[in-house]
Amino acid sequence: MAPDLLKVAQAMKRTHHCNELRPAHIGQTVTLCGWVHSRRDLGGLIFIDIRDREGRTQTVFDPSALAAELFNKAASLRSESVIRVTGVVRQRPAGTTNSKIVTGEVEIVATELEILNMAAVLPFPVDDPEVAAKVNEELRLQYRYLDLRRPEMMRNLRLRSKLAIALRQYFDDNGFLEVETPTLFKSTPEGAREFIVPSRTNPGQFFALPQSPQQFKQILMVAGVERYFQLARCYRDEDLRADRQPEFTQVDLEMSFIDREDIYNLMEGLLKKLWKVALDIDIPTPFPRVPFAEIMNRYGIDKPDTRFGMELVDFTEEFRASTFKVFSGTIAAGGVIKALNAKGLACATQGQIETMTEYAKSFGAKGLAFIKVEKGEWKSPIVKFFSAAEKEALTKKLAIEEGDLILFAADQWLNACEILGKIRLYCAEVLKTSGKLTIPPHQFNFLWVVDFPLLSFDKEMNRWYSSHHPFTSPVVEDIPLLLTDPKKVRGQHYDVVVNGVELGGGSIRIHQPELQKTIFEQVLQIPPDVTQARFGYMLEAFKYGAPPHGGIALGFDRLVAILCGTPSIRDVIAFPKTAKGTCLMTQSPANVDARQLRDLHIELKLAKKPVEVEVKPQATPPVPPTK
RNA sequence: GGGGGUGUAGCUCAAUUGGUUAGAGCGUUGCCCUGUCACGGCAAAGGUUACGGGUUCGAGCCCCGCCACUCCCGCCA
Repeated sequence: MAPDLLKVAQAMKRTHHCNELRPAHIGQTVTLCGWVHSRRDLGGLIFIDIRDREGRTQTVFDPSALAAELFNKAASLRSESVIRVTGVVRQRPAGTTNSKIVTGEVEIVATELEILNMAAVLPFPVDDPEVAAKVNEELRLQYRYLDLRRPEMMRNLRLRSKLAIALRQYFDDNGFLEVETPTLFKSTPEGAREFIVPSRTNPGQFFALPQSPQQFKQILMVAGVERYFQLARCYRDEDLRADRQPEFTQVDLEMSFIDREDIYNLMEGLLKKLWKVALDIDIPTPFPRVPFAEIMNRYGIDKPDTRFGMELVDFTEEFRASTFKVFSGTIAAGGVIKALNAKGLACATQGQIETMTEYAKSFGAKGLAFIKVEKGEWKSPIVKFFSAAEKEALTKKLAIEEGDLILFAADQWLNACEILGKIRLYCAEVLKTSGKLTIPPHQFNFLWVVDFPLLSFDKEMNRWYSSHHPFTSPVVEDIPLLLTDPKKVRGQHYDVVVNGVELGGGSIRIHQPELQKTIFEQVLQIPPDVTQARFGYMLEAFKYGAPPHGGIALGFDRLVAILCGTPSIRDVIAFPKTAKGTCLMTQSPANVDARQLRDLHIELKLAKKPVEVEVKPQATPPVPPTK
C-alpha cells in the first residue's frame, strides 16, 4: 500500500474505545468511532455522547473553536448515526462531571467530525434501557440489530462468547478433541419430530437434521477418539417454549473407559469454572446424587427446584384403614396418599383453591383435597372423616402451624407424585408473588438425578420403550431383569439439574453389540429389519471393538440464560425464532419457486392455499418534511 | 392439537356503564437557548383503535371469525 494511503487508513481508525479515557489522557488528541447515543443541543454548544460496544464518552462541539460547517454537521446528527470524532481530551469543568459513566471525568473537545452513516429515525428507542426493555418483543425481533445494540443484550452475547471459550479451554485441558459432526443426517423417527431435508441428487430421499450428535459421538468412541466434545447445533421440530427453540446449541461430549462418577466429576469441574467465570461464584461440589424414586417422592418432578422446601410427604400407611373412603379406597387399589404443606397459604381464596383443583385435574387428578389452618381450626370438607390419630400424624409429619394450607393427592404412586409436584410449584409461585417466599437471586442448587428407570410402558401400544434412548446401558446388576421384570431395570442415565431447570443429561452407553441387539429386538420389540435399516451401521461399528463409553449433553442456551439471569433463551440467542418457529427479521420460512421444487421432485398438496407472505409495512415513522 | 394473556400515534401507555372531535409522556419536525448528560422553553405534525363481519340511534369497549406476538398443557427417545 502506498504510504499516503496507509496514512489515510490509519487516520480512519479509532485510537481508543469509548470506555477508556480517563484524566490520565488529558491533553491527548484521540479518535473515537461509534454511534450517536444522545445529542444535547444547547444552541451555542452541542454535546454528543458517542457509544461503542465498550462504553460511552461525551464529546463537545464548541463553535468558538470550530468551523461553522462542522458545527452545523454536529447539529444535524440523528440518534444512532455512525460517526468518527477526533479531538483533545480535557478535564470537565468543576461540577459537570458525570459519575454514572466511567469516562465521566473527561470529555473530548471535537476538532473533526465525520458522519460515516446517518441513521433513519428509529422504530423504537435503544438509548433508554427502561423503555427499551419494555418494547414489544415482536418489534425487537424484527429489528434485532437494533435490539442487540442495547447494552443488556450485548452483555448477554459477550457472556455467551466468554463461556464458550472457557469451556473449550476446559475440555482442551482435560484431553478432549473438538470434532464436528454432520448436520445432514439420517431420519431416526424414534425421538423428537425432525426437520427433513430433501436430497436433489437422490430423488425421493431425505436427510434429517440431527436432534443430537448421539450416534456420531458413539461411533467416534469406536474410532478411538477417547474424549470428544462439540458445541453442537441441534434441531427439533416440536412446539416452542421460553426455554425451547427449534435450533439450539448443546455442549456435547463423550468419553471412553469411564464410569458415571467420571462424568459427574468432569461436569462439576466444568460448571464450577463457568460459574466462577460468569458470576465469580464458587459453587460447592460434589453435587448431591439422588435416585429418581426419591426425587419423585420428595418433589414430584424429575427436575426439582430445591431452593424451597414444601416437600411431599407420604401418608399411605396412616390412611390405609381410614374411614375416609376416597383415601382408603385408593390405597386398597394399590395407590398412595401424598400431602404437602404450603406454608402460610391458608389465605388462599376459594378461587385460588378452585384454580389449583382445576390445574390438578388437568394433570389427571380426580380432585384436590385440602385443609386450611386458620384461627386454630382446620377448615376442610374432609377433616370430619379423620380420626384423632390421623390428625396427629398429619400435624407431626407436616409440621402444621397456623396459616398453613395442606394439599392431598390420592392416586397411583407416580401420578400422585406428579400431580402434587405441579401443585407444589404453583403454590411456590403464589407465595413468591405475595412476598411470603423469597429466593436470593444468586442461590444455585445443583443436583444429579440418577437411577432412572431404563424403560417405560406404553399402555396404548402395549409395549416397552426407552425412557431416554435405546443406547442407554442398564445398571449392570439389573441386566438379568431385562426380560423378566423390565419395570425394575435402572438405567445408567443421569440428569444434572439446577433450580428446577434440567441443564442436561446423559448416560453410560451399551458397548456390547449383543446386549444392544437384545434391547432392540427382545425388549423394545423392534423388528430386526427395522433395527437393521435404522441402526445397522451402528451395530456393525460396534462389532469391531467398541470401548465402554458414556457422555452427556448440556443445553448451552439454558446455561447461558441462567447465568445471564433471564427467563427466556431468546435473550441469549442472537437471532431466535418466534413461538411459531418463524424469523421475523428475515421473514422465514418462505415460499420457494416452482423450479426449486421441481429440482427436488417435490409437489405441494396443501389443504389450504399457501399463505402469501404478507409484506409487513415497516414500522417507520413518518418521513419528516425536508427543510 | 388444547387453554390463558396481549394488540389504541414511531415507542410506552390512558380512555368511567357502549356516548362530544380517541388523550398523555417520550420520540419526530420547526423556532429559541454556551455546561448539558432523562438538557430546557415555545409551537406543530402524527390514529383504518391488528384485520374481517355482526349487534346498536351510537362500538376502542359487546358478539362471531381471523391474524400476529406471548405463557402454559400435550409434545420434546
